[in-house]
Amino acid sequence: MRKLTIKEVAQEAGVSTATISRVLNNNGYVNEDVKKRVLQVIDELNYKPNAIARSLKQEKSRSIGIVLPDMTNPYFMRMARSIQSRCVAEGYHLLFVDTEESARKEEEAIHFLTEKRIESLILAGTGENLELIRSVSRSVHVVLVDRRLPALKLDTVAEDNAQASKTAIEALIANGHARIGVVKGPESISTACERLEGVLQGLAEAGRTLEPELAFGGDYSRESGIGAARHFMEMAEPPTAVFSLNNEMTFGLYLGLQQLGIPLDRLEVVSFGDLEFSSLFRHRLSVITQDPQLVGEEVADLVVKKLGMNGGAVQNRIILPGWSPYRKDTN
Amino acid sequence: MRKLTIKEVAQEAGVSTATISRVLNNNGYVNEDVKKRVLQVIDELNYKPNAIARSLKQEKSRSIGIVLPDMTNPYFMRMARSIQSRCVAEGYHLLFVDTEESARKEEEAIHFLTEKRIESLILAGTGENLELIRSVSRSVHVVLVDRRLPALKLDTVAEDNAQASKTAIEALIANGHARIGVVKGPESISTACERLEGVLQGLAEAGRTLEPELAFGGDYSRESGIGAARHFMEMAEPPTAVFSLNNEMTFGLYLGLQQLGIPLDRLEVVSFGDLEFSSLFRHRLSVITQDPQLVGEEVADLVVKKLGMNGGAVQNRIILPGWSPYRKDTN
DNA sequence: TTGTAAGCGTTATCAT
DNA sequence: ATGATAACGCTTACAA
Repeated sequence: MRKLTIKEVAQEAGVSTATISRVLNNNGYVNEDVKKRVLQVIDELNYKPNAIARSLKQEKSRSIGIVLPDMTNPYFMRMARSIQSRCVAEGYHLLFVDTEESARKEEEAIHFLTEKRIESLILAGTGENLELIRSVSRSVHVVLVDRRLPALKLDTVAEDNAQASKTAIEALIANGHARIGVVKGPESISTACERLEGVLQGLAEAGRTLEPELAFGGDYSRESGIGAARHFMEMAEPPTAVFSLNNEMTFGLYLGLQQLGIPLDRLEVVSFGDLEFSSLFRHRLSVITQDPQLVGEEVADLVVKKLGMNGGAVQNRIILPGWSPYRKDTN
Repeated sequence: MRKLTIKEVAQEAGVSTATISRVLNNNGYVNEDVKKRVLQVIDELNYKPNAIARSLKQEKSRSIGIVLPDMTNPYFMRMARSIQSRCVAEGYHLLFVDTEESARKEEEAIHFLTEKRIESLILAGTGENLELIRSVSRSVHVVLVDRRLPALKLDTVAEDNAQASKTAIEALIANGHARIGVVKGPESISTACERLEGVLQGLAEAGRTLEPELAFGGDYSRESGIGAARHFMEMAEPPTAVFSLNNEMTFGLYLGLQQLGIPLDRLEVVSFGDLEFSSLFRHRLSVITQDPQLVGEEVADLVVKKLGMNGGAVQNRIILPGWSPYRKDTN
């Protein structure tokens, strides 16, 4: 079924296309009666303006790209939902791409979005594609979210990872743990680095260091959490506490313990990032809580503002994570 | 920074825009040397073709709309990821909208997507907007997913909800439960109806009926699961088993028990739809497992095929859910 | 093998 | 207050 165009509506209503356009966009002068008739014809014919043609003419896509590493992760999707709701209210729409932590997919995504002429790019990146991102940032407004790219001087909304991690380590030390395992993340991702930095600081201030065997190199995936469980629990002297640098790995850690037949409360655990189930079950699990909705609101705010003002100084917004220790009286 | 157009590239390369276009699209004849030079110029200038203009000219948006009720729900997002991956491979991209179960947002979304000239609409609907959807389906290929719209004769990929529910009830009956509570979903959503239907069948075949007080009217939200816990546990004679018709409500059910200070294994529970944590903790919880990835693949398959063939008979694909009973030896 | 030019469906400028 | 018409950036007959 061929789509109607403005021309046919004009013909049917007995006016010019210009008038239809004016009615559609509510601008310019147009007689009330004419307007009424035009609206009626539009309704009768069930005409829908072609947003593609409009975008081309106006040289405005009214679209915003958002590139995320994992769209099955509720953290990112809560963030995305809060961004989407604000952007839609402002007349923009989001083009989502899930990179599944792949630098190649990220690169493809950015090219694709550039061709779609996005007016703004929201990126929680893999840490790669630095040159590409720099180059893109010259023609479209880029906001980094969650993960920084310190090499790049771009608007950023992120959490204070180091501080929160330091607090977590201090708590574990205060609870008397001599051997604390750490499940690290990929070195290319800023949050992983900052979280590790916080760990090292916390240990240093207690006059300690991070023994290499107590630092497991994970990659933010569930599988690497399972690997960490195996690594730690097969040691001659396993740690008594573990700090997992993201929630997926925490989940994996517990899965790993279960596979090994080890009670889940054998370890005291701190997780950077909440798990859906943690409100239900707390096996000596404390959580650094994040606020994806707030992060999303800040991002949307930044985007909408910059889109309106057309530029401005680089902004850096920092969200403070929360701390939710397990309660010893429940499980 | 003004964006480059094909004209400037043509000028720089000393050829016509047509030639550039031919190089870009790899069609028509073009001299190897010329091609090489053009590609070099494109690279040097960092030219990116304008996808909006291309879409307008070709009268093809190469975009597919997908309307989901909850983009923070891993079930839908796993499905979405699997659809996206296939569609991107075929040169299409997805326009996501999250309706948050709101019929009004669904309506807005469909209008918006129509204006964007999507070539296909994938919809897990609220059950409302029937006329709108019928009307849209006359100009764009619609695939319903997860939730049917029996009034509409559209391609559908859904699960066999009734059968799976019946099996679940039979299992509970076999386990000796005399009083089985059911947490229902909204009547406007087909899955909720079909699941309830299965329950009634299962009971009927055992010569039983569903007592009104044992049927709690939920709305697929976590909150309504909490409400169900309260409702059931405050009864003079609470049920000994509960069948929750979706996963969010199951989660809420447990949260409710916890709030009431009732041990989570007081009830035997069956959940339609898995919970992230169920691989870790099983408090007498059996699960009807779904396969969002498979559902997504079927959807993508249908979409890609119909897009290629331009029509064809209405298809109905049914996915069989799995059954994962709790193991009595573990928790 | 390459170039010319029409046109995709709008909006916006300029007349009237 | 309304209408002609020239773009927007690309693709594609058709011509050369």
